[in-house]
Amino acid sequence: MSLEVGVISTNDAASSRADVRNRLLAKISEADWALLAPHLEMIALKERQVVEVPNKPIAHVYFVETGVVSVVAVNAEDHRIEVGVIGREGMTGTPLIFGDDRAQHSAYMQIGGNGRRMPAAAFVDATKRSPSLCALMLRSAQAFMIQTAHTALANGRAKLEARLARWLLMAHDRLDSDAVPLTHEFLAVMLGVRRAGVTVALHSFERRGLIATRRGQLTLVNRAGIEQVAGSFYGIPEAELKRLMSEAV
Amino acid sequence: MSLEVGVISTNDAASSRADVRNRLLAKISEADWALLAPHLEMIALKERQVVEVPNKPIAHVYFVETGVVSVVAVNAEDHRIEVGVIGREGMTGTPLIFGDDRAQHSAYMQIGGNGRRMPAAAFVDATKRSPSLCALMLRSAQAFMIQTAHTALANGRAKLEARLARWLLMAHDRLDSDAVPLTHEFLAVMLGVRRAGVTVALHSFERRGLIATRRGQLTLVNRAGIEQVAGSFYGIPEAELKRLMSEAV
DNA sequence: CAAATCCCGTACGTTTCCGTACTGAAATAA
DNA sequence: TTATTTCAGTACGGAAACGTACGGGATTTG
Repeated sequence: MSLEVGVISTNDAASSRADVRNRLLAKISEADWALLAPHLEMIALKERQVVEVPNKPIAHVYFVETGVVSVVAVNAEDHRIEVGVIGREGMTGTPLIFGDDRAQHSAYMQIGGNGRRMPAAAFVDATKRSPSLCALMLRSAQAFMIQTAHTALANGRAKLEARLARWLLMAHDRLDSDAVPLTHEFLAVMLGVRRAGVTVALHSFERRGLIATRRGQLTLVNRAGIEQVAGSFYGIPEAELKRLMSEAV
Repeated sequence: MSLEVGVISTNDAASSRADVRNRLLAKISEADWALLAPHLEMIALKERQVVEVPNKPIAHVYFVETGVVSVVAVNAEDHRIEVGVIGREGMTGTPLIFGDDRAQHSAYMQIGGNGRRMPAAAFVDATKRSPSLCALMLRSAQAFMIQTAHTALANGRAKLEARLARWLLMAHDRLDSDAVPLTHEFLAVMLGVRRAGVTVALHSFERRGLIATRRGQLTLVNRAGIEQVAGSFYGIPEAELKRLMSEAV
């Protein structure tokens, strides 16, 4: 049993910046890249792989390249709900940016993929050395905050179908294909609703020609139609992310 | 018509630190206080007074001393819901800490009071000069983030009564009295539910001896009982705030 | 290949909350 | 004081989603 399970390669000359698909890593300056690169390692991110555990120290920061992370808030009675997703546009470990060393929420790969990671301490050190790096990470954290706020809005005001559509769109934005490899059960957990409710809603989507389904997988067929179902519950965090990332130095 | 409506006094020798009731301002070092003090002014914060407007530049940072600010997310179809409250433990204008100049959400005084404010530019300047000040503000922002995440959880999983109880507790934490001067209508807007639903729920609380009600006001009578109704949907953000503020330098 | 498991479709009674709306009482304005 | 507005109490049918559960087909495991 190796601690290095999943590590594809450590970062060396062979792994050039041209290969970087994470948007944050792609955006930073050469100088900031030089600060991070020695600590980065490519890593496979298998579905259900745990990335952060509530109230536990954060070991690594993950820059997702493919796949989707679910960030799930949990309370004492084990009620849980997804408060945000992270894909190649972002990173895990935002509490580190705020000077905290612990995770508040549960975080795990909802859709498998791969990415790069680095030890938390090295990340914190780098942000302290480079104000420009720190600034970018703060913007990324803010984008995630906005996403969480709109999740709160959707949870409180949107119907199941709209929330489900919103989730599919957010996943689709972060995937390279139209296929979303997930069971109804996991969609239900994320949305905090019954599995059966998801099944019925997806069925309705399928009848309307919005998606196609297979066991353990669904495929977006008519994205515009899904956007219509989500209505205005989808879009603002995405627009804000774009703005924040384009404005950034 | 004066722009200075509401200003009680500018900060001068007469307004010493001993008078500061905002917990953030109370916590900062003498050096950081010296950085902020020249720009701070005491200000009355009347109920419904608007503090931030979505997509508009943030003019001032408000350090609340008494009263409660509601931060409300709004989307294109004008669906809205409260994503967090701010009282004497915090400040408005968190986007500034992240390097943004605009507000994402609507923010206004839900319960009137007073506080201190300073121009956004002066605040940003101060955080750039003082790493310790910046660090504290980041922790404050993180505490607010945690609150928003748990609002998302409550919105998705808790029943109306539990959410209402949670809100009353959060307000109570930020007030000096047991009286909460609010109409059912406003509680309903914040929770994103019907006004009539709030009326019925409050009625039930009253019958159980948890609160007393008057037109436009309710009074907490049995806080422990209300905590029981809120269950585990209340508490985590409060504990995390405490931890973050006690750990801070 | 058989057995066990996982996943999905479906169903039904029940709870929660909505949309709407009418009323009277309390507070405020004229 | 009177008129107006605001606020709270209540009601009713209906929609949405719940908890629960059963069965059958797909997939994985032994």
